Amino acid sequence: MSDVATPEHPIVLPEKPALEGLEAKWSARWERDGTYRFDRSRPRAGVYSIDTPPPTISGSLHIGHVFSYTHTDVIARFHRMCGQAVFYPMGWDDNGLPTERRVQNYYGVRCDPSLPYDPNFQPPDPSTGSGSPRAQSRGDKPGKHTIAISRPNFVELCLRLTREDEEAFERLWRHLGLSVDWSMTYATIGRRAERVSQAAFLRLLARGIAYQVEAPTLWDVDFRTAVAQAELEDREQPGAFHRVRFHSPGAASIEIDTTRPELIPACVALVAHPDDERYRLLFGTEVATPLFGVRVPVKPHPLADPAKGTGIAMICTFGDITDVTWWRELGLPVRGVLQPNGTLRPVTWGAPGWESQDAGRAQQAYDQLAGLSVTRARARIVELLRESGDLVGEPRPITHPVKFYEKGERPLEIITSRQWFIKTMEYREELLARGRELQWHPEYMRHRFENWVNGLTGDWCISRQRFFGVPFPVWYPVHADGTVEYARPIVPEEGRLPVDPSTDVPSGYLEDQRGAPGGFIGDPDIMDTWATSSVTPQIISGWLDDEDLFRRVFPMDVRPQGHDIIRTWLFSTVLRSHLEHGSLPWAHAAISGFITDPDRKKMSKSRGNVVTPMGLLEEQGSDGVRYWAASAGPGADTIFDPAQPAQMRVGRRLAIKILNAARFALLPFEPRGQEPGSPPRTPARRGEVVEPLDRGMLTRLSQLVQESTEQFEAYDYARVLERSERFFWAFCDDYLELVKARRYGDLTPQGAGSANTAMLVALSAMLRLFAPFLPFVTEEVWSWWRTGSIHRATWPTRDEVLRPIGGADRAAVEVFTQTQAALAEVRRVRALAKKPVKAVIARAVLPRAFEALTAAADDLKSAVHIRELSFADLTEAELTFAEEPTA
RNA sequence: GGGCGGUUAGCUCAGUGGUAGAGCACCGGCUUUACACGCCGGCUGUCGCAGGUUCGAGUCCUGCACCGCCCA
Repeated sequence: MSDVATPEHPIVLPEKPALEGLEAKWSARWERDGTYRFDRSRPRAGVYSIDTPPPTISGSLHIGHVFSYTHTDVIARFHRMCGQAVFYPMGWDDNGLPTERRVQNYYGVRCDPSLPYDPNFQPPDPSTGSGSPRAQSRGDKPGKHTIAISRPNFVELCLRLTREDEEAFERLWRHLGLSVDWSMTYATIGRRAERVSQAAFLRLLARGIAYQVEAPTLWDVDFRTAVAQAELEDREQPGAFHRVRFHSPGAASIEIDTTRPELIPACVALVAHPDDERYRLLFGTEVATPLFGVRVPVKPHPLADPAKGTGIAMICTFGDITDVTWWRELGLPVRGVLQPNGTLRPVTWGAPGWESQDAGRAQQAYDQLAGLSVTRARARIVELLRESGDLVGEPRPITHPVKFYEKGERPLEIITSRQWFIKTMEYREELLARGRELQWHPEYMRHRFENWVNGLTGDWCISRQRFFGVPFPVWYPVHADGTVEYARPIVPEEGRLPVDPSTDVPSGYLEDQRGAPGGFIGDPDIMDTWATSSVTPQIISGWLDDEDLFRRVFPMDVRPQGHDIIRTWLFSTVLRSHLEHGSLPWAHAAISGFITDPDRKKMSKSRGNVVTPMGLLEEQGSDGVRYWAASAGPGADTIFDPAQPAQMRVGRRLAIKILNAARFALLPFEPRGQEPGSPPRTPARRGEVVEPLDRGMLTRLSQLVQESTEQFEAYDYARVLERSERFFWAFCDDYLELVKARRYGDLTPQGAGSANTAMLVALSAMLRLFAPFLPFVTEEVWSWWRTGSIHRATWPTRDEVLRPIGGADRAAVEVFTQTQAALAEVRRVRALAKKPVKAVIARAVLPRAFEALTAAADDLKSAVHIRELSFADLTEAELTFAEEPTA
């Protein structure tokens, strides 16, 4: 008999088991017992470490969170049961713009990094002034009545506001049953995250991999910050082609098509394809821009598309990314007109860099544009071009894709500014190799990574002109004449980190030298949120500060995440680990799909189709919702349809079934009844598993266990659940019905002992198969007859299930299969004959195909009340019903 | 325009070259002593379309259509 199937204490069964209350009962017990504490004494080989995605804390909780975090937890629980010490921390992503905007609106403050920290600062009452709901709906632009505060004060407010969000998430996660070690939590703007982000940055700076440069950068004019390629999205926008005439001294005028006529003053060249016969003779000559009379060269470049417009285009600094490419490759000058706020800056025509054939006319035209937004300037310049006769025909409306910051409302501009970058372009091949080294689940998600890496157009811009985030830990010397020496940043020692250069002082300087000639000035920028998120493995693994922990958990085993952030989070994390450690950050990437509404649209706050999960969890039970989530395999998007609650109830039914089937299996088999008020029941009598039906069932179960283990190891948890459920349901409806009479002792004592042992062996193994998916109900049932948590029990093995029968019994499997099939056949014929379940069958003749069931004939006869059973050459069963109506 | 995934019962989805499956929904039956939050049975198919490979294709190959996602 197997020790994993022996009751370890007197069995205590509830009269009417129920799911209600299991979440509260067991999550409290797990916390008390430290069931999910990480055992950091284990060597790396005995550890399974998870780089948990920190949920965006200022976003809304929704059913999609429950979905993907369940996948991770299921995997974690499997590995824990396999005996590994599971390193499963939880983080909160409070870094970045969403939090920043909320704090600005909620408290009516704005950040001014030049201000000193005020330790006595009290935020304004959120219920008054610009903290009112009306102000909150106004968006990001700081209002007139906001209070300016220092960056550290601002960060304090951010942390204060996110604390309650963290608590809501933690309550949800505990209720859902995530087996997180809650003693290990972190926030992406906590001290630890800042320290690691800054140290990792300084190391890249020292190696020349992080650098700063004054360069054209994608720029959001509302947020007034640089953004990275990964944060772009294309949106179809209405626009118009304007045909504009440039003037050529000798030849006829040249016509170009442009969607951005307001950038004509920023034009630095015209460009056509080198093979384009129409413009070949013009290459090397100069033409004059309309209105402004600036002489610009005509250049050849293969990126010019002869089929687009007139085949010749103007290059401006800068209208789009192609302009940047042309500007760089053709060595053109900069003539920038856009300011960070999206308006045209003042220009003195005739000054160096702004030479014109007619400076007075240029100035007169430009003065009507200066200070206008891009949109208004465009409208105005169209009028000017029309008046001057340089507009050919009328603008032709089109719809075209325009680049936006994913959180932005106006098209991105390209503005030259000083920004920090991390080199990526020169590591493209190495990153592709890392992508091949990483084990993806599902495998095809690798293509997303490769597409992205192959499509990179520049290094990663990591500086943002925002406030809530990790500051760049650098200062710059200020010369005696007041100019700033950006090329020689002053860096702190690693031991000092984290620092905030807006309040901390570099070594060798005093605070009163801040901003003074001969003194220093802090870098005002913060890091891109992904610059911190990309080092979550280092943050949680103790890098720099706990080398012992780091050796035990890094490189980590798995990164679970959604496929929508492969290009951002996964990519940047691979990059940082490659640069810092020369390794992958983790061996596996487990990619979850996302939740869609019934129209297959991605669930998101902006679409308004978000469903909050707590009510659903309470209604269906956490196990039921987890079942639904775990039914979707890696990468599979899943529809959530509130109008179809029945689809959610499947898991709940399974959980209830487990309660009841377990109760049946654990009921004493002799005597049948039990007097009320009697002492606790003693363990059921056990016997050797000799009956072929029992032996066949256990052999089949052993196969299931073996397959499940392999599938789990391949991250195919959904299949484990599906197969286990199918087996379990057949176990209940067929096997338990077949052995019911025998296990109650209606046949022989040996038969009863055989059935009871087999049932407990099966129950033990099946509970453990289900434990990763349905942690609450399995723990509840486990507690009826076993000590300790099922989540610390060992994962079932094939050998363990086979031990009570001395090895696989293939002949018995045939008996089991045929008995099941015969049971179905008898039930079918009986139902078609409209006979009740209790009807006594005086004589049953079955097709010879079922003859293998003879070894279990008594079980079949007792289950469907057959008196006399025989076989003949038939295609279907022939049943003769007895006179008496019921058994 | 490129890449990836999908298209199987009314719905949601499994399906590993060998007789098309499950759950839900629907219809009929059953107080059955683990479970009526249950049980038994039934109905439901041009496996997107067209070719090809094969003794045999939902499955492998080619092309196409449509849906979704990612990128340009």
